[in-house]
Amino acid sequence: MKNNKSTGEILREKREEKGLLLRHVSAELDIDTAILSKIERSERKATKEQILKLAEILDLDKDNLLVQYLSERILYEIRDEELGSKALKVAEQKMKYINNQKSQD
Amino acid sequence: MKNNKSTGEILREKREEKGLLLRHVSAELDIDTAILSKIERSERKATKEQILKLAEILDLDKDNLLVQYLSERILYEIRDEELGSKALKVAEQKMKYINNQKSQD
DNA sequence: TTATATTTGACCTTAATTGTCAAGTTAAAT
DNA sequence: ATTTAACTTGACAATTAAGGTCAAATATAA
Repeated sequence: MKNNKSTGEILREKREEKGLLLRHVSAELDIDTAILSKIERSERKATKEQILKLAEILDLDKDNLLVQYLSERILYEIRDEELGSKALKVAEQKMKYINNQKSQD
Repeated sequence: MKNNKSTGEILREKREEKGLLLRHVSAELDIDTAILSKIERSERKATKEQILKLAEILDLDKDNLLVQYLSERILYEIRDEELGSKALKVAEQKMKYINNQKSQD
């Protein structure tokens, strides 16, 4: 399947591919290396702004990275919820409904 | 379609159906009427605990109410995100993948 | 009108998120 | 084996967001 890599893994792989150090990238993000280290190991969440900046720094597709990131936030929202899966489906239904409404004005 | 009513609307309808006042229900929840009023008008989110207690007080199906509630939290997470819809789909894929992994140990 | 129910908004408290810093590991290179 | 640079860890501080109170303003209904 696709989408099996976490945002953190994507970021680390690409950073190493480019031969950049935590120090280099975290300086551009204006945060401590500790945080970037944690983000790459999925121990912390990045902010949306950091994700967008990381896409630039590492030449990653912005939309793709953002979708990965947002999907992780969604899953985080329903962590340890037994009904998470159902909730996701209902959320999609609602979303479709809302989008329909919008396209009808 | 189903699922077109917000959690707040569900709560208000059922409360009025039962002839209960904000005062009665909010007392049981141990919060001010102001908050319950806002929850019913979707101006504030309830906590998970409040949702569960509300299901009891109002004789609503717990799982149903919780799913409604969680789906709203999910949608809130991606409010004003253009890529929200894609993120939702990816979240579902990831969820399936995770569930597969779990059933294989 | 007067009483009761609900709503609104200003403000406070608590909890979660995001961050720093310094000390601890790990790994590579002599 | 020792040094050096990169990364990781955990305690804690700052900031932002969530959840709450209260009192005054609006409905609603008798």
